[in-house]
Amino acid sequence: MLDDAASPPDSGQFEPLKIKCSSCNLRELCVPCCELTASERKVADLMVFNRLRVRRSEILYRSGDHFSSLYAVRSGFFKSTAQLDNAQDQVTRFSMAGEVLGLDGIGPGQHACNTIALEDSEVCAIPFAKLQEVAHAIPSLQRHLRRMMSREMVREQSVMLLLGSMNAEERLATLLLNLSKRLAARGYSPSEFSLRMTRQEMGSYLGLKLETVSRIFSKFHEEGLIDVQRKSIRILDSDGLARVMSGALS
Amino acid sequence: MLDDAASPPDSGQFEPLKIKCSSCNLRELCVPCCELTASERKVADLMVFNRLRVRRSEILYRSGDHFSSLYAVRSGFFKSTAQLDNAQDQVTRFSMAGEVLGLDGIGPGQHACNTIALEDSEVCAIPFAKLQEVAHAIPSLQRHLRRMMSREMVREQSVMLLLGSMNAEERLATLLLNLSKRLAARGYSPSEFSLRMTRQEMGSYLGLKLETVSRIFSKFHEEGLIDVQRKSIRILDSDGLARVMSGALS
DNA sequence: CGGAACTTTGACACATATCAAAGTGTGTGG
DNA sequence: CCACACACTTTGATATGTGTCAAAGTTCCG
Repeated sequence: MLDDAASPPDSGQFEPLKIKCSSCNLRELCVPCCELTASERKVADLMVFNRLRVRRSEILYRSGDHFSSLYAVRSGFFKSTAQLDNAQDQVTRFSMAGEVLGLDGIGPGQHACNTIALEDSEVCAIPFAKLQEVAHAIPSLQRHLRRMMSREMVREQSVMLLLGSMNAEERLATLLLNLSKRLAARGYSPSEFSLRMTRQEMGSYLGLKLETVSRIFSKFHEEGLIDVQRKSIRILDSDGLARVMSGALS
Repeated sequence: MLDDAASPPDSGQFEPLKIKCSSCNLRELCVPCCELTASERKVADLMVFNRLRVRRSEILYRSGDHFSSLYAVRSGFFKSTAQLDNAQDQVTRFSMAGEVLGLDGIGPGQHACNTIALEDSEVCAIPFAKLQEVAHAIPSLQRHLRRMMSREMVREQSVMLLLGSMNAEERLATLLLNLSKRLAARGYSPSEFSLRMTRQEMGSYLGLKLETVSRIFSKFHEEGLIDVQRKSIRILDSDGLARVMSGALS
């Protein structure tokens, strides 16, 4: 149901809709079609989404911008950054296809972070007013929206734990395994992928300096846990990384 | 409107209802009465809350417990802790009167952290199923619920910034000023209050060891920023603390 | 009154930051 | 297509902030 306007309008028919849904990569936002009644589907199809291209290093939205839409990442890779008062930016998340951006703007009515494409990307802008309206008619969508927000709170909590109680190696191992897992869930190789962000951006996210990140990449390499060459990485021993992550004193 | 069941039922009358609202300390949860229509008020009064006493060091809920209610703190002080896999607990927040607990359980259907009273406290349990039902009839309540969740996401983000980019002094100054501000908003003195948590718990929240917290208290004391004696603290120079917080190289 | 929990302070260790320099890609304009 | 500049990465030497370990002091509570 939450495919974008570019798809042909198939409202009311079950089969085509099902296909739309299963071919849609917006798994974070999508309420499984089987949960919707026919009439709900009709309402859902009233939503119109704008597909946007965002080129590498372009800004999707800035902190303070008026909030009007959520953004579902269709393809590409983003970083979000926030700043506390006069301090410099800190990366607060990396987002990939199928994830939803902008939830933190719902309350304040303006975005609470900057979001920037790290590679050429495509998003669907989901007008929030319309979404809200439709959600009112579809309880399962309402529930889903809440669930997404709640999941985001839990995600942020786990970053707090990472920053508050892990050492540098544990942090980097956690990030690598997290990326790996998310890529795998999207059908990509969990063991071989390209890092879209710089060492500096990883460091910012992990609360480390770029040199430290670099050194630990080298260390993991020496220990045979990964193959790494600049942006391209290959996980050789994910169990080993998992042990590092959970503080195994190797 | 979101006062608890102990208050006399005044549904339908404007004046008494207004008083209930203004005398209610649950500012986080409360939708200002003026925003509600008469019929909405009637629906809202269908909600029944259970007031609970929670004694010092008692657990309000545990991570993994089935989620069925939000909890509005009526009085007292709580800490929430979470753990990542096999690591030990980390404090993820402190909560005081007027704040709402349990939002992170909405998605997963079970609580994502432990919440423990740090002093004898009182909460209202708000059955979430009922709240959801009522919210469906009252758009402004729906909006309010979302706003609370979004605000919580922003709060967690600011903790991420604290943990990711501040040094120990900046962190402690931030915590003290934050507590001060929240107390002030509740009508208490912003400059003189009692710390309900131990050095260890502050350290856990701030990503520091208890000895470090203690040393920085001593340092702030020497510098004339605060008076501190164990749990009782007095802020002497909040501007000075604010300068420390924002990284002024004193 | 005694013991436990908490706090403070000191000495020292260590992880990570900082500073510096060289190396490696990458994109752009001539 | 080459050359140049720039952004990014790696590695080393050193500095420093915070952790660790230890011990004594204080308060609280049974």
